[in-house]
Amino acid sequence: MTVTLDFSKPCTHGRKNCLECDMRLLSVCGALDQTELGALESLAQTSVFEPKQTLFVEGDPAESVFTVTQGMIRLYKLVPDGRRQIVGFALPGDFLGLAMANKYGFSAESIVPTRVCRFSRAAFSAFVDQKPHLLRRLHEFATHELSLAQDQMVVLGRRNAEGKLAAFLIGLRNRIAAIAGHSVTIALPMSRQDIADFLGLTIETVSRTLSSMAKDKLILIVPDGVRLLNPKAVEALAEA
Amino acid sequence: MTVTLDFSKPCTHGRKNCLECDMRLLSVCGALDQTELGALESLAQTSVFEPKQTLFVEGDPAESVFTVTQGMIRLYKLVPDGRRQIVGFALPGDFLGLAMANKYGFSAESIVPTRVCRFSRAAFSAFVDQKPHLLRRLHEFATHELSLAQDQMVVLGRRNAEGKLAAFLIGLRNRIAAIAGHSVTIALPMSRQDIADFLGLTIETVSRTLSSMAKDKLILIVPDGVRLLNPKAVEALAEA
DNA sequence: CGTTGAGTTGACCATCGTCAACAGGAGTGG
DNA sequence: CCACTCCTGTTGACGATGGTCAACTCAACG
Repeated sequence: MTVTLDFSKPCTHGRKNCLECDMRLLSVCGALDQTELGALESLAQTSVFEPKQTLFVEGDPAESVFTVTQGMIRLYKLVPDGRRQIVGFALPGDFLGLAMANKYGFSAESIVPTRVCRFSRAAFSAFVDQKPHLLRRLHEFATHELSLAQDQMVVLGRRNAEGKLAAFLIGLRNRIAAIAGHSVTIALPMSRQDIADFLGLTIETVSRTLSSMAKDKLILIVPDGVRLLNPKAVEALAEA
Repeated sequence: MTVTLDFSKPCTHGRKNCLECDMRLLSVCGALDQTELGALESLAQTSVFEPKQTLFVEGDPAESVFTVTQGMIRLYKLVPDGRRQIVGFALPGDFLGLAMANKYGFSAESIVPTRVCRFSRAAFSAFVDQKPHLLRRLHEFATHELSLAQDQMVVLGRRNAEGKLAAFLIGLRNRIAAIAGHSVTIALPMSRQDIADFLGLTIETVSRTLSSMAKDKLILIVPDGVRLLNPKAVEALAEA
């Protein structure tokens, strides 16, 4: 695993090359052989986004679907009163548009410099119709997302602030580890407001709780992230 | 739509007959033609459950998958300290085992007399491998579930007790309406504890909030359910 | 060097959880 | 038939967790 995740690195507009793509085996593309990959590549268009750019908005006609190859994206829903619930963070390897529905079910904004492979939904859908093993892969991704969503329901419904933060940190660490290998330092390119809107808290409670965990020597707060000083203890908090 | 939902009615052990099944078009079976339906029927085994029986437990080897044809099932996860988060209520037409993973991701218990079609996961998986349109249907069900889960994240993370109850009532009403047509009376066969564990509240808060909504003439509390006295107002609460 | 935005910390308060008492219905047994 | 228990649900009193409002620091940026 030579892949590294650097959320601060700007994206290069390099020509797409699916065969050499670092994320291929992690993404839905991993289901395809070399010939199929070539066919899919001809449908793909690389897009890069600066931080805080909108990929799409909830309710908009879903013209494109995406595979993330670099960066991080916040996926969120807004309540009429303006409050926001982040339903997930998309990392490299993740697929946006699993439902292939007519409208997007949430909004998506880049958090850091981000690169995606964009496909026309119609073309991608037609491609999938001819590749049952790709559909199976999409289904696996969808059920994995569903499982993560159900885990997050437990976090939102049955954990206090400290448990929420611990579960968030350990969950993010594990996802990053699956991409780039293990580390005790967890990059947090998203804002405190993003974390709060993911965990059903306020920015102040996130800040206070992280400070409290730092005071207890569980974590060390570093620029754009935290270091786990006592990983076992944080894991225990995340489980309990 | 002649289907009626009666959650108190005991289940008859009638021989399965997929062609005449009321739930066929609502369930994943709706993707199949008559010949395929016959093949699937030969894999199916009808099971009935009394209230409060366990279908399967989180973490158990997933030997079976299910289509619900009658009744209601609570799907839940337990946290080590014994607290419970209900991640969904399965109604007729719903499919359990979408992930077709080795282990169940949550536990399932019947709430009322319940009937399901049970399939061996291995046999069902092999059947799906030969029917891409059935896989597509399963994928649609999975992404629909994912969408419901994301809606529930908003409810859990960003709504107060009254908003949670309103969203729960309207969401359940809409699901029942899709099966059996519209009604202003919403059957609530699950206990207050179930509702609390679904909404991230306590039983007392559920009871108090329903009482308060009744005092405001929004709803009328009836045995095993509520009647919407002011549906528009409750819908507004559910949205806002 | 002033402005802006993110983050932290403190004081106070409201919502919801906890603990407790009570009501009503179902089931059981004398 | 009545007494008893058990279970679910309701209601009240109180308290804790986390939200609100506000002040402050600090880094980035013009």
